[in-house]
Amino acid sequence: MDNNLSPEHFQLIRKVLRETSRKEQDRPLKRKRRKVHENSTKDPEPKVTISIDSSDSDSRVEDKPEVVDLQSASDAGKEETYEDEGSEDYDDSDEFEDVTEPVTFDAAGVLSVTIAPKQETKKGSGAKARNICSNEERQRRRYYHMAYLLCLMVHGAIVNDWINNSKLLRKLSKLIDENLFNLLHPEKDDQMPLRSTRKLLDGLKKCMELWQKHWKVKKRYSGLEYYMRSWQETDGPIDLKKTLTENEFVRRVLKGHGNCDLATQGFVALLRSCNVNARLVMSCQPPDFTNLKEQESPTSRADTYSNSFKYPIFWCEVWDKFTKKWITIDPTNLKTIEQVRNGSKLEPRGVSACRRNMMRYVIGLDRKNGCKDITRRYASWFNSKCRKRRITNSAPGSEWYDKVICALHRRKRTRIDDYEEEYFNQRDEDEGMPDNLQDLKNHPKFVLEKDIRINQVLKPNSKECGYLNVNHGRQVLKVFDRKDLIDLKSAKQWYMEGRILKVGSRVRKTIKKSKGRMRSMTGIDGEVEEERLYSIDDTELYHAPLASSPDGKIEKNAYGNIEVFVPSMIPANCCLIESPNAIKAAKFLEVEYARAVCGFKFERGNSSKPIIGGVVVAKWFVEAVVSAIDGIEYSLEVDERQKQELKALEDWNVLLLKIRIKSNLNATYGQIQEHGTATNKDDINDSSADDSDFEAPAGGFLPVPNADTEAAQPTMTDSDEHEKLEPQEEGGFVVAASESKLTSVKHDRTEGTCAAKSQKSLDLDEKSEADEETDGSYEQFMEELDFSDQDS
DNA sequence: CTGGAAGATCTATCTTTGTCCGAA
DNA sequence: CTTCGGACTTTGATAGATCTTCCA
Repeated sequence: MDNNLSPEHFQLIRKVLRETSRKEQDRPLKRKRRKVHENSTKDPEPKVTISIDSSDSDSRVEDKPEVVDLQSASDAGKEETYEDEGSEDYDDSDEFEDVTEPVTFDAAGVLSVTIAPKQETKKGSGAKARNICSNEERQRRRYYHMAYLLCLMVHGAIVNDWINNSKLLRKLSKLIDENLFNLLHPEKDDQMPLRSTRKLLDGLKKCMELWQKHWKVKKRYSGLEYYMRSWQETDGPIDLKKTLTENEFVRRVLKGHGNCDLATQGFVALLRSCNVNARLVMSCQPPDFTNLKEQESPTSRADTYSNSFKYPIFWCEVWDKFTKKWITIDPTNLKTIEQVRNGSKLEPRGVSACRRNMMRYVIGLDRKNGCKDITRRYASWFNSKCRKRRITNSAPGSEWYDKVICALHRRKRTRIDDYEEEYFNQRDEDEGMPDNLQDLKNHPKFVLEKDIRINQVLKPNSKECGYLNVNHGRQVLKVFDRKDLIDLKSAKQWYMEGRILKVGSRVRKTIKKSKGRMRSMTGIDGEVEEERLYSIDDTELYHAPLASSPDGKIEKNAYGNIEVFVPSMIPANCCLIESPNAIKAAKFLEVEYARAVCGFKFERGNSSKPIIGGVVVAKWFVEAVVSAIDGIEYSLEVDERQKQELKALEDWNVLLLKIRIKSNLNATYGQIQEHGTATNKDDINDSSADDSDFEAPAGGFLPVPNADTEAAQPTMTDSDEHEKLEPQEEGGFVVAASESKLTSVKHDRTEGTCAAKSQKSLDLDEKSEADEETDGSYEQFMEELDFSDQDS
């Protein structure tokens, strides 16, 4: 009954939470001018929540808490086993420490997360406000987007699992009569394969009609459901009254009650019930992280219901084995069947429709629990427009998304995947060149001549692959294929990657580069240096000179180090040992070694420091050095333990010393406390036998070698100090004060002014030595004794 | 309504081997 | 005396991204 989501899902959620919590702290705003948030004076603790609910909850968006709610499939007894990559999240793991927000699982397997509200920001003094959120908010939105997307995808996978419910499929299969079944499974027509496809399409159409009769759409949507929310709408709390369970899902599908989404999911179940390879397709609509507006403009709220929900979130795909293509069916919303070639009817068009339904992540969930991103099929301008709005627009985001897809994809690769991939590649080819400047910026396939970077150059003889008219046809810009671009680097930059120039390599480009800053700051600025750039083809892998054979001497640079920026820079017969103690170990063994510079640290002015990542030693010394490191680490550990023991003994010493001094005083001058009198005067006299060992003028402590004293002492606590104690027979306590001092104190005591003066005379450093039995020969600390508590 | 030009503003990148002084 | 380690100080130019405003 466990909800076995991959840990990285939760890490992500924690990250979002952490990001939000970080916002609560006060921090300087980077942007000076910001728009005041109108709602800043409302509820001091509004909750922010993502609601992913499988039921058609009637929650309205406004004024609801923000909660992530994942209804797991666990209540149906099905195990959700998502693959765990085991690898680290793309972000540093320490990012996830000290998470304080509540992330709780209740017994029913519902994960609920409460995200603290984002901080409202004050308006700057500037008269003109920029409607852009801060950088922190930008990051928060990114994480929020990811968490939201993750929840949606997991939700899709769970619903897809429900669709495979055997009871549901058994009952639905009765709706399909034999004729219809045969239509859905046509014979292969060798002469005219299209005829088979035709039959299949007919069958699907009939299924759709049948389903429309079966299904009574009670209401379309009561809230925003799975449609995209604006950032303002994610602030408000969302009430989650109902959560759908698998049983409830099955019941509703069989009854034919529910909204469009449920109807489509039911339709997929219907097709699967007669063994059609049908996919549930879901277009995930997390809030748009590329929308950086602090506030939505008021006009954008004026979207009509029909426009907002015109295009579906869920639809269906059926595999046509004759044409080797997926057929798209939207049985409830647009009620269409299509074979997507260059554009789909399901792709939202128009500004108002895109406000609530921005096609970015379309995932296909098949009957074998496969999960694929099939956005390519439906987005006609995937490379130029859609790509920019996806979290995959950055490398870490892309990595994360791949991991999520991979975790949800729980089947082996099939031929169908190959065909689909081929189709997607073809679509990429066919997409063509964008017809405006904006879409050509950062386009994965095309590049404008003016957008070629300073360290890039076109391949020789490469021709432009198209033209772009700008300025109403008054100007024509050349467009090149990105494949024809070559990245260039200077010799030094190549060296940092472990590559050196080949003999006879030629300069591809020469750029002007202002000289180092340090020099320009001293006054000789304006000097420019030429930087020669080379392509990767003009370089080869750097092979460091080998260590000399018997003694293992390694060639070092002017600073006595060896540069190991990449692993390939280690000499072939050497090894890099990455340990902070490696240098010590190599020194100790007196073998040849070189400190390895793995990079540089830039901070504080213009200074940079090399980062020593360990030592490089010849391979035949590695074993010795590693064991020496082990030894060093072990001895460090021992030292650490000894230090702890010493500290403990010292603490005991202080305690005992205080006790003994007190009892000695009590014995010598009588009990001060009202409840007793001094005893054991004889013992005290005995204990002063060893005072010759001490130089301290006023007293000291000699640890007791006898075992029974050690047994007796550890039960004491500070509170015991005020009790009358038995001085130890062999105790090492010595009042090392001179006789005269003691007598003078005694004298005072007899006159009845005990406390103040006697303390003064004893308010001296006490020295004691360690017991040989406990551990080694170390010097005891000097401790100033404080007797003030004995005044009482 | 869309897209381009120009300007404003912000962010990311590139940089690529210190010195002084006190404690141990 | 040497050695070790922490404090010191808080760069700065520039390319590129992304926003706004205005206009066609």
